[in-house]
Amino acid sequence: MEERSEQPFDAAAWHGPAIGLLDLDAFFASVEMLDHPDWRGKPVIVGGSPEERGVVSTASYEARRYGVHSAMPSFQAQRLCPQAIWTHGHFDRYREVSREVMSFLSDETPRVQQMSIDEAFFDVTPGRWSRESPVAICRRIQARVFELGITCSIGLGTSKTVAKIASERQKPRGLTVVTPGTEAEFLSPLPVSAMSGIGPATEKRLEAMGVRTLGQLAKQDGERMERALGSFGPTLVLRAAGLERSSVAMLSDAEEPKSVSNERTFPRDLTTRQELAAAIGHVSELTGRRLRKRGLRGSLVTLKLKFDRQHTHTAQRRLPSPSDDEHEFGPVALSLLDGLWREGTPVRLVGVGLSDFGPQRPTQLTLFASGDEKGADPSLRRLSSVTDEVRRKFGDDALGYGRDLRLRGR
DNA sequence: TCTGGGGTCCTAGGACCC
DNA sequence: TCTGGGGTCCTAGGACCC
Repeated sequence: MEERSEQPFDAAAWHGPAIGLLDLDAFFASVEMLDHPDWRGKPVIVGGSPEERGVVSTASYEARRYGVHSAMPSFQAQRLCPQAIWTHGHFDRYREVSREVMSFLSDETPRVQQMSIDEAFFDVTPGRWSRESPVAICRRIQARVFELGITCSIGLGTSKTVAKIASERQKPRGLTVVTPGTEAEFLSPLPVSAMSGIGPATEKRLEAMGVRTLGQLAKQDGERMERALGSFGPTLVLRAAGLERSSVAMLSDAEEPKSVSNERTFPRDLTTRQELAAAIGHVSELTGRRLRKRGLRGSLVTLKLKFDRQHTHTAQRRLPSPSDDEHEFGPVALSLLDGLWREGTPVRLVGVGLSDFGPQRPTQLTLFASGDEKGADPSLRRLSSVTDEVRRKFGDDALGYGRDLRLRGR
């Protein structure tokens, strides 16, 4: 079942779909070590600093030996591994390396479904695009990634669920193959939390029903699960049994985003209206920039405030017409403040998002606004694109509205 | 010193319409 | 005089993923 030996795998012996999941090992940290040769072999942590209430995004394997892991609060990571090298990360560079890796997958099959910057499913079912053994294809992909100076782990099986779980069995640089017919044997002893889609809340509910392993979940009655867990319940049962048949999407049908947002946690809580207004203005500007970069205009504005670990509230308001300009949607976000916040309550996080993009209109080049447009002052709209342009040329820190300077950390 | 930021999807209650 | 039930949309919150 789990392949560890070097036995070659004959394509003819593979029955059914062959789906792989590639996962780049400690991706952000690995790219940093590639770009900073003197960091190799040392504990490297990518994430927010302890002073700014950050968390660990990625820890190198050297740092993991000290107990540091993703999502750990940075102050805790620093205590466990004081000698670690810290960096906030270089996302453009990660995207560049990611694109290259994804191109290796596209060289093998047209069916590549990217799940995140460091993860993708790919379909290498024998006979569909090549007669080669799926295992040989996975080895070739791993070798090409290695040539870039980083490593990846791959899980291979007859379904996405199996491939995903398999990819996590041997890291880093693992290739875990679950051969057709051995799915149940592979899945059944694993805890339900091993399956993507089952988080802490669902795990607890299943536990209360006496369901702890995927083998037990696979035997559950679909209707009982639907009553207990909602519409997702029956799907979970199928997936736990290794019977899921969802296919890998084509590279071309990349989906349109449904929302665009920015949020910031501040080094210290905000308590005054003035501070909150400045924060909403700043975060709105970040969201506006991202919208314009992607050519999206949204109609629904969401303001999000986080008061403490447990308490987050959101409020929404619809714009008269879709917008990508913070001078239009920023004041609307600010207008939602009073519904969520009482003067004096400390706020640790402020977020502003836009959604409901609908069918995007072609970029209008006309000087005359059409009748239904009660947009912002045209001079403000021009200001937004001018500042975007300055940032493209001189970098993100070149400009800032005066009222935001106080909140711009570091 | 005390858990980030970017998303997606689902659910439940209320409003509204027929 | 009184009011069912289904569909749809909106809103807020929660679970989950990387």
